[in-house]
Amino acid sequence: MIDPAGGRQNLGLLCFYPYRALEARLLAALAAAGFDDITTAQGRIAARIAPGGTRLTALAEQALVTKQTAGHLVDQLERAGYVRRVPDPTDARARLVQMAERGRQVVAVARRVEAEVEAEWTAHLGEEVAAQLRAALERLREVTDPYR
Amino acid sequence: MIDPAGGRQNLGLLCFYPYRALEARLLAALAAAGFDDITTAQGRIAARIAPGGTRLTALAEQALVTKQTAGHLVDQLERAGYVRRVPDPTDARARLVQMAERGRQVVAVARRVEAEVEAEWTAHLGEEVAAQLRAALERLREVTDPYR
DNA sequence: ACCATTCCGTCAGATCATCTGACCATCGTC
DNA sequence: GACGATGGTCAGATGATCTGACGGAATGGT
Repeated sequence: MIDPAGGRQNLGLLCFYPYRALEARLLAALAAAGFDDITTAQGRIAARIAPGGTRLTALAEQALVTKQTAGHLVDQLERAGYVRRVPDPTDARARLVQMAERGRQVVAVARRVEAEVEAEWTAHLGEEVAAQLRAALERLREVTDPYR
Repeated sequence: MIDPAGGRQNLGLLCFYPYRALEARLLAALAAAGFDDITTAQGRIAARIAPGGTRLTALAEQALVTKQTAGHLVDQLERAGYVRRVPDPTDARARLVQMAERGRQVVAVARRVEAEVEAEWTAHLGEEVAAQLRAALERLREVTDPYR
């Protein structure tokens, strides 16, 4: 976070640039495709919905926000028709957040853009370095992502 | 942003985990050191203050927020004694945001934590892979950071 | 020199994101 | 069946961010 201009930038900040670039690209592409009412916060929650649906609490944990915040964002996503809540058959307290049709359309666009961006990055780095980068990041995730 | 659980995660999202982990560590360490009134948004602005001071507009550009937002955050940092604004001798319209004494103390703590975290990551990955990771991220920055 | 244009920063107001604290219903266990 | 843990919501507060409008200062062309 704190790292003024100086030769060697810290690894964490270096990781931030690609992420931010991807997020900006995604948001722009989605807006261009007519999904112009999505915010980054909503996206970060939506990105964690598993195929069969995911509990609100699980979404909150993975996104590192409180369940209130997650609930708030899911409310918006639901009102906009991207997701729906269905009762969890295994637990009457819980509900599963699932992608609705409109949500699935968004995912399709997002996937395409992600592949596009990744192809650009690979072109810039070269196949080998890109593969090394992916491998290193995957290993780093073991110690930086508490919700694997 | 959109990338539900599935084998291969996209590179951008993989980049996010280390960044988030670092930011959390920094915030916790600063709070423990008595700087418990700093927010991540303030940190992201403060991180871009160059040694001699930086203009508000430049801070806003680099952090990818509007100058209004940057101004708001600098207001808070100034009120809390972390930074100060001085006239820019080369342009009467502009002012330079500089680190104040309290800000420099924060930077010192932050630097220490960053080094600590980076050492942990390097221990997990091994020297060679860590070096590859850094090199790849630095090259990736060429195409993902508009304000180098 | 003068004017138009551009740039730096602020003010005002709105909206979105996020948190803490309190609360209820249900689950699982002893 | 009573009790602590878990899933989720309600209410209220604060923080971060945006758009739009503006005033003062620099800059470049005529």
